[in-house]
Amino acid sequence: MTFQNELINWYLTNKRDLPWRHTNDAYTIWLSEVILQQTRVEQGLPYFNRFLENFPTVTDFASATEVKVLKLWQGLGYYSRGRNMHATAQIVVKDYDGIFPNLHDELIKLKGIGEYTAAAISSFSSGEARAVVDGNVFRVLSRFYGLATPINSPAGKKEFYALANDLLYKEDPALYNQAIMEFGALQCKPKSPNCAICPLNQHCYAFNNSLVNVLPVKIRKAEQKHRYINYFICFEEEKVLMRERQAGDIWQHLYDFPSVETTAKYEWNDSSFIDQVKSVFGNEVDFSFISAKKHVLTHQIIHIQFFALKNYIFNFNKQKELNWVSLSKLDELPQPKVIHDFVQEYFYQDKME
DNA sequence: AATGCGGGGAA
DNA sequence: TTCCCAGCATT
Repeated sequence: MTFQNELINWYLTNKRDLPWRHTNDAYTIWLSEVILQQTRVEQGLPYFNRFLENFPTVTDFASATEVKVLKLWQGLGYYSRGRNMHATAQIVVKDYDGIFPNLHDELIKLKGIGEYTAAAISSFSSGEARAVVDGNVFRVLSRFYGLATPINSPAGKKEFYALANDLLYKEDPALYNQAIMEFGALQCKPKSPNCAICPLNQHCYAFNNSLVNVLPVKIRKAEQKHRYINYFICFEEEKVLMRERQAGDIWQHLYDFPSVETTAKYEWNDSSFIDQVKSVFGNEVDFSFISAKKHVLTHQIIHIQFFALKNYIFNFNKQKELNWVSLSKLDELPQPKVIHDFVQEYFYQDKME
């Protein structure tokens, strides 16, 4: 039996029942595919249902506010995906009469849709013969064919795309694309796959050469940077001073608190730290330590300290990103997970008990 | 070509 | 706790 037929047979027996597999509507598939970029099915599923419920059509999505979109996205990470979806929804309404494109060459022009997503949406919604190449496909092909070219190098990308398109089952591209990705997700897993029960093990290069734990090869990523962010909580008359994060850094357009970033970790009573805080909030400033948290992103390790702040001076005219927010409205704002966790614990826990 | 961008599950 | 995962946009 061919590689393709083995995969499809395996898929028909082992596939998960997922909602976006019951439709060929390009809008619905776009929702699922963007949500699932860098995201596990189990984590993305509730978000997919929530988005479809709130925005049944692309027109509904386009007319929403960005705050609402980001609020629905809260906790899913990589927030530019949500912002790009919003922009794309508005372009589809404006330039495509609200009909979501279902062909690769149109899809690839839209924000947040790259080679993988354009191939996925076009093959699933229109049956176009485009091979998907995601992390699962890289892994399956690398192991089965014994390809050691780094998958995150330009040469690797070219090589794997060429092979994937050669292998594409032209009679049913959608079925084959689903099959190879599901196979990678469930059977040919990144860590300790159960190769003994794999229907492809007989001809699998990695299995036969004990390279399952070596392939696929990836170029090592850069070291993570350490950052030290000190947040200052201003709470007056049931209102909290929130900051909308700006372009050029993490968590763009999400909300956190006024902060002072330092180049090293300081205790609250370190004189150098006190001087830095005074230079920002004035010499009469009074602050007290609340808690500390380490938050790890892919490229950054953020050492966070929270302080309660009194007797501070702000130049609100120069800092438009600062806003007083009623405690009752606070949860309507999109917040990074670490901030949302703090808010729940610090402001809401007592009231919930 | 290299870097930035979250959060969660497995080891 | 540490390690691993990986599509798209920007520079």
